[in-house]
Amino acid sequence: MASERYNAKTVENKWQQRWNDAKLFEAQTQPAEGRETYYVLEMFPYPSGRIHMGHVRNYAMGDVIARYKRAKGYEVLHPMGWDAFGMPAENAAMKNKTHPKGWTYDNIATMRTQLKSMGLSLDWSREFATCDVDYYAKQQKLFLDFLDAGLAYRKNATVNWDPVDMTVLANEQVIDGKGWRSGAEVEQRELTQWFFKISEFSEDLLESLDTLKDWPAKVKLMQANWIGKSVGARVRFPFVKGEGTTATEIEVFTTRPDTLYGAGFMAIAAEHPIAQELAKDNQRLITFIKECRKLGTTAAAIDKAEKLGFDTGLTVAHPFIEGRELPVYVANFILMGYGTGAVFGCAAHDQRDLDFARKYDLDVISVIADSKTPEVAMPVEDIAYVGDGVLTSSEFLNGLTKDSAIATAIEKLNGQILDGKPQGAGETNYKLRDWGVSRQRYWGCPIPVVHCNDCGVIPEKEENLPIELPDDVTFDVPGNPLDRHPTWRDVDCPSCGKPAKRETDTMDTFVDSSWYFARFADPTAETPTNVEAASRWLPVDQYIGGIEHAILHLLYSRFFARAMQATGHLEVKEPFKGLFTQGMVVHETYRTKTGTWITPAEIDFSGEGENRKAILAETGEELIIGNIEKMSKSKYNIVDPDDIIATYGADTARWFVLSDSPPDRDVIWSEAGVDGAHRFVQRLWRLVDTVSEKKTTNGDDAANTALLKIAHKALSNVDVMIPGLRYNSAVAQIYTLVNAIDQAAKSDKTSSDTLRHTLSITLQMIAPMMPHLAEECWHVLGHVTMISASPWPETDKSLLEESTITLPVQINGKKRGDLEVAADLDKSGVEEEVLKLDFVQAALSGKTPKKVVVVPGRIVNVVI
RNA sequence: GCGGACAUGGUGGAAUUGGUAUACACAACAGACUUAAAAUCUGUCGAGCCUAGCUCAUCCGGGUUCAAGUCCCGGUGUCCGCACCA
Repeated sequence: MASERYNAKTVENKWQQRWNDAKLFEAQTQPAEGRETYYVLEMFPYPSGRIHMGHVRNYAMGDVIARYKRAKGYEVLHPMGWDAFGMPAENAAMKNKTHPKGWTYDNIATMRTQLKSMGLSLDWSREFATCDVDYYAKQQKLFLDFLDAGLAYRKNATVNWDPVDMTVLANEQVIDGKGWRSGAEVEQRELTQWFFKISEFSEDLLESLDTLKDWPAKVKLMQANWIGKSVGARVRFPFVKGEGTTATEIEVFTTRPDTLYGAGFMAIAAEHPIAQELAKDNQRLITFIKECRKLGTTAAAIDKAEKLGFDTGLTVAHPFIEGRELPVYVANFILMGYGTGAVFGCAAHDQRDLDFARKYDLDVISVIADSKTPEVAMPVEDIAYVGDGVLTSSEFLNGLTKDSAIATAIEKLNGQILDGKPQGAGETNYKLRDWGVSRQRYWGCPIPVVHCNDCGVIPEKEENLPIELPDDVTFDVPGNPLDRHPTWRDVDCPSCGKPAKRETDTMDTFVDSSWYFARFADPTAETPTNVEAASRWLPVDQYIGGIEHAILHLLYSRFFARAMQATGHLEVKEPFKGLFTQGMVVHETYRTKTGTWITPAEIDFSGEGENRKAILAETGEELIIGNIEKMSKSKYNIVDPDDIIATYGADTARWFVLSDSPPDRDVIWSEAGVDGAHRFVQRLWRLVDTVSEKKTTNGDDAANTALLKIAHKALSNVDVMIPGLRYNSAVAQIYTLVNAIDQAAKSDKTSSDTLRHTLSITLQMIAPMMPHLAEECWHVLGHVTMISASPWPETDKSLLEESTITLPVQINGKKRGDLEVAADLDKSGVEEEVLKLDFVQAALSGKTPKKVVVVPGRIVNVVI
């Protein structure tokens, strides 16, 4: 006899122990011949201190796939590790006088215990942290190989300097001109930095997106926009009036060389070298350039801002029109960072150019005509014409469509020689810029090179790896402690042996997370990867994580796979075959009228809809129910997974986050929802108890078959929904089945064997989501094996087939009744039967129907 | 401003991809059990009406179709991304 209530705590501990003892979830390094492998990975966590509900959801989702695929007979790799380098450890070190290393490993210990309490089917034997010397030693080897292959290089660059964190930020880490972590105003500084040549793969990174069939379209679009390919031409415009500059010409990049005859002016960025040169002795221009800098950098902000220009008084010559001069402006809407930082303005066919031209009274020359009236240019007043058509008023381009005009214009420019070089050429540009990886931080992977006064930058010898971080550092002053650590910093040159200095920059933490998935294939390999093992497991079949990594992490990992392929460390170039971006865990927020945030635990609720009220239990004060937001400490809307697991058990927490919303949408955490999930746990437990106590009965065939049909229908549906990560729908199927078994168990019509059998199938479907409960119930039903080691049940297809089916019958598209017919009855047979129905006869009242639409197995529609 | 996604009961959502709209769950309400509560069980639960049934209803307005939550056109709202990308 099972105990009255299900005790999650004891049961969960027991089965976690048994799974661990049986090494059930350790992937075999050498999978059995012919056995298919499946690699499921959730984005590994940063060890910030404690796990939160977002982690619970993320890892529960991955665990369902892992357990399901294991039951399906796959050799499954489901590892866990720690993205352990990064600034929070140093911030904590400065604040609490702890050491980043101690802080990080303490957090890992805490979070490991928390994750283990969730009962995840992880292969803990492969665990590592990116701050483990062994891991970053291998990363240093990769760096040296990239350096050797020309994929890592140094260049002077203006960098985004975060004055609070005292570090350089990637362009991607600057948000609205502020550091993404510190929020401090970012400054521009000139430094020599290490870069990875991600631009080497721009085209491939873009093109290969098409091969990623199991990625969300949204993520692929975001990456494509980020890479930002544009095809066009580079065109040189020689100065006619060029006083005050040493330059002889302005080079522009354009995607529309076809509209060159519509050119009305030139515009250059405020940071353009020519603008800078002219500003040297022009106070008004200096002021204008300062004004440009003040403008926000976001698209939306600049769009609201007025387009401003500064007439330099200089002019350039039009490449095709003899004697035509174009005035040169410095303009606030031109970006130095893209193309050449200069454009030719074609006001008639670009809205921004038109706005600018109207403001400064510049020429607006329309050169595109409707193909039906090729002589008449489209009139342009306040709206630029950007549609299709044929060129007009453009001499040799007249009558050509856009694409052929572009090609013809480029050909002509190519043939016009200016100072010994063609005046223009076709060019493809990408927005994607190389990845700056240098960070002036301590808690990161040291870059393994040495600076020698005589030899320059010398890669560290491989036999000297790892370059270990020194432990004896302090954080009492801002800046990089490695810079003021003489015994670590001062070394002999690996080349000439003379005194030299170690590189004190460390690598961006995105480097650490760009190849960990490959290391998991064999985390003890002497080389960065065991290529054979990596080839067996990679690409990751299902990768799961937040949408916030849609660009940076995923693009960097895709670059790394290519770079590692080029240096012989990997055989695949796409690291993640399937990608799933899960939603967040959100919660309502509550505030008093004075604005104090209140935790949900202190609140009584009443009413519903618009009348719903939140009352502060202690004082009776009515609270303001705020927005539903991502759980955060500052909003007091956090629910700690430890508390939930202590109160309800891990299974209840897992079941709730999996069942309440589609996995890619946000799930709203609610007490009532968790209670509901927990009630189901108890209900299932009682049902298993009831069924296990049943005396042997035979029931009757019809009832037995009816329940079996429901069970196998549910099974066949769940079998589609789990691999599709449609967990909320799978849960609904399970509820329907449990309801049916519950009803059947209340009478003696269904045999005890059928009840046990269908309940066993139910448990197997539940096992990926609530593994402990399923395991315990499985045991109570008398099974001797572990459910976690049992194969997935086969759907009995014969039970899905029906001899008779019920077809809904519509009259003029509205359902008016049902028709029961043999499943294999043909269309004309169905039509004949339908017309015999009373309500159809009544509706027809003697007339013949205009049409009878029969969709076999689906529906009948009688049109009168 | 540009690009993208979404909109279904009091709530989360389902709908076999054009074929019975609202599955499943939460909340609510009523009843049973109980001295009482909790737990559990049984029912009701889109709106309206002339209630064996009918009408309306998937953000709003049109359209295609025998049939539209689903497709097309035009709006509205919410959310996400953005680097004025020449």
